[in-house]
Amino acid sequence: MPRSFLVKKYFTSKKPNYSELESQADPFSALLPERYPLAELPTGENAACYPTGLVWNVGILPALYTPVSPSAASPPGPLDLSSQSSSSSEEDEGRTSDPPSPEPADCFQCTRCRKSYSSPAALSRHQLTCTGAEERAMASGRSAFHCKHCPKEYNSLGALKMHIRSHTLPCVCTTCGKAFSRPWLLRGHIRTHTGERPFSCTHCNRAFADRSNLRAHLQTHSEVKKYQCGACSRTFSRMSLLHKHTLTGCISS
DNA sequence: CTGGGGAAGGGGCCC
DNA sequence: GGGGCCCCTTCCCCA
Repeated sequence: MPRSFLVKKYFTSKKPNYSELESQADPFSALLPERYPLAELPTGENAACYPTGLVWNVGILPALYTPVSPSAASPPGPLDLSSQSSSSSEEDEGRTSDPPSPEPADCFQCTRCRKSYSSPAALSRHQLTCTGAEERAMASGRSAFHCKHCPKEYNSLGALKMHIRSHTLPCVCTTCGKAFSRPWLLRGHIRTHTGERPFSCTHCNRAFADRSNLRAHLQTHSEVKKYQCGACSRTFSRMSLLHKHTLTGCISS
């Protein structure tokens, strides 16, 4: 899954170069016609609520499911999750209840979960968040848990709570104010301030602040690299290099 | 242009 | 259930 899917990146100091992505034809569009309509995610200060995926109380469903075009329900604007109100505490999250099965006369059916709706707009709104996972989870005896900040869904409340931390960012660096989802991420960040590098390479004594970066570094000492091109058998120390190679450099593909 | 380093994100697993 | 840790992945920057 591309990281562009993760809204958090928008307010970090480092920003991916999305202009490149946006300028390219999306190769997955044809394959995934029902992918999430990212451009229609709520992005303003009201982004704390993602309408159709965040219905915790079945009793308010009729009000929430009055026909509204997806674009009208998702005003454009920069996403500012840091401005979320206190009502978006982790206690708010819960089990998503999709709209109950509508009347038999409804003839607009979701191809994923087979729920029917009385209008194309209602179906379209439902499909903003429906991936069919809830139905699969229900069929397996478990329930689906949807994030209210993004279309992600999980099979356990614990997993959802863990994910929601990536939106609420409760761990704040006292030095620079940068916020992180987990304490150990913050600790890793603090090393960038202190210069601490607890992970040393046994080959060259070079030290790293991050174990994964040491692991990647160790690949540079390896005769046989971990990632191999299936077309030309050339090996690379990093998957990202292999990807770059297959996309642009491999003459055998 | 390529490869490597730095920083950061996520899910999964274990305690 | 929450915290900590591990592993993997991604992105940016630079030599």
